[in-house]
Amino acid sequence: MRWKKISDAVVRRLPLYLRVLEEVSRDEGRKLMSSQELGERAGVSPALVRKDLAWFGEFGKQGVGYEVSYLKDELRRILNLDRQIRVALIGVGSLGQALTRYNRNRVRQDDSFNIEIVALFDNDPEKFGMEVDGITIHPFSEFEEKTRALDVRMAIVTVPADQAQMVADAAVAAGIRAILNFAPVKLVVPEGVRVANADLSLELQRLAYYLDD
Amino acid sequence: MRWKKISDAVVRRLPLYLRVLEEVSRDEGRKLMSSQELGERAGVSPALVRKDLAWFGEFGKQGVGYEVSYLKDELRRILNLDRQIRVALIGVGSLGQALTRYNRNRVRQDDSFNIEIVALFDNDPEKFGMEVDGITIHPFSEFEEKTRALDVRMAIVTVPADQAQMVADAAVAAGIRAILNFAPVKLVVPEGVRVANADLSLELQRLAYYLDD
DNA sequence: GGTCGTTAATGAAAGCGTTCACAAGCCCGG
DNA sequence: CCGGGCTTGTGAACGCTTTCATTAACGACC
Repeated sequence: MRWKKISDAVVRRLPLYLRVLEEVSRDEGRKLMSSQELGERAGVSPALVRKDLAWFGEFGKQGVGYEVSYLKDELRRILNLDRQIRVALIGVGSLGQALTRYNRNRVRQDDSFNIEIVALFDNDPEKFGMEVDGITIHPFSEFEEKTRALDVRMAIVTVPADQAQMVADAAVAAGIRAILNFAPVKLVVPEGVRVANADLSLELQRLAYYLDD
Repeated sequence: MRWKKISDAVVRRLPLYLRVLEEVSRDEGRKLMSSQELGERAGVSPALVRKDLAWFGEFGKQGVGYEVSYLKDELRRILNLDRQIRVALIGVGSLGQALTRYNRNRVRQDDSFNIEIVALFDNDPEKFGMEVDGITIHPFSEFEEKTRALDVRMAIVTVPADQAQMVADAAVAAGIRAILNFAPVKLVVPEGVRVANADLSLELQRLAYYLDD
C-alpha cells in the first residue's frame, strides 16, 4: 500500500467511520458531514476523525465538511473494500455455521458489503459434501487447491483450540494473509500475516472484572 | 473494588495471563513461572507482565518467579472469577444458539470456568418454551423478572442491529452491568455499565485493510 | 557462610496516541 | 466584492502506555 506505517488504532476506526457514512447516506441521503458529527456518531472526537483521515489525504473542504459519498468511496478504497474479498471458513461447527449464515445474510441485504465467505472446510468426513447456505463443505486437505482457485486470501478459524495452530499454519502456507481467529489460543504466524482475535472467553473474563459489588 | 483506576489496557491482559497459568498448571504441572516465560506465552514483554501485576500487589519472589497456582488464584479473584458469574443471552438466532452451546461446552469441560449462560430471551413467540442445550427460551418481556431471580448481571446481545439499543436499555434497567454486544451498533449506556463489542463485520473490514497486493 | 546467577519491583525515560489551538480556506449574505 | 461564521488540516502539547535500567531479594552451590 502507498501509506506506509499507519497505526492499528487508526485502521481500527476507519470501518467505524465507513459505517456511519453508509448509514447516513442510506437513511438520510445527506450530502455533507462535518468531523464534528461524524465523530459524534462514531464515538470519537472530531479532532481525531480529522487526524485519522489526514493520514490518507485531504478529503474535506474547510468551512464545509466532508462530502458523504466521496469520503465513503475513499474509505472503501483505503480498506480494499472496492473489490470483492473472498473468505474461507475452517471448522463448520455450530459457530462456523452461524457465522456463515450471518455473513451471507449481510451480503444478501447489502450488496456493497464485499466480504463474502465462499468456501467451507472441516475435517469431519460426515460433513464432506454437506451444504450451509448453499456453500459446500470440503475436506481441509483440499484447502490450498480450492482457495487458490477462488483467490481467497482471508480465513475465519472456528476449530477447537488444539487444532487452531495447525490449521493456521496450513492456511498461511496456502497463501492466506489475514485470519479472524475464534479459537482461544494465541496464533503464531509469520511476518506479513495479520491475525485478529475474536476470543469470546477472554472478553467475558475481562468484563467480569467490572462486576464487583 | 479496592483498586481504583486500573486502565483498560491492563485489565485486557489479565485474562491472557490467567489462561497461560491454567494451561501450564493443567498440562505441565509446573510450580513456578518467571515473568519472562509468562510474557513469552502471553505475547507480552516481561517488564509489562510485572508492571501489570504490580498494580494489584506483590505476587512474585525475587530470584524465583511467580508461584503458578498462587498467581492463578489471585488473578481469578481480581477478575471476580472466584465466584460464579451468570449471564443472560438475548436474541436466540443461529449465532445466539451457537454461543450458548459453545459456552455450555466450555463450562462442562472446565469446571473452573465460572461464566455461564443461564437464561435465554427472544421476542419470537415461536421460540418461547423451546430449549437450547437445556436452557428454556423466555419472552424478552420477562427479562427483568427472570434475571433478578437468578442474580444475572451480565448479558450477551445477539439481536438484529435495529433492536440492539432498545434491548440494551431494557437490560440496563433490569440491573445488567456488563454487555457483550454482537450487534453492529454503538450502544449508548449510562456511566457504570460496561460494553464490549464483538463486531464481526468491523473486524473483517479492518483485516481487509492489510490485504493489499 | 559467602558468592554468583537469577528474577521481581519500581522509578525514570521513551514512545504513542489523543487533544488542543490556530492558521488557512470556503460559503453565504449583503 | 467584501466580511463573518464555519470547518478542515496540522504542529504542539498533553497524557497514557510501554520499555529501560537499577535495586533488592532469593536460592543453589561450593
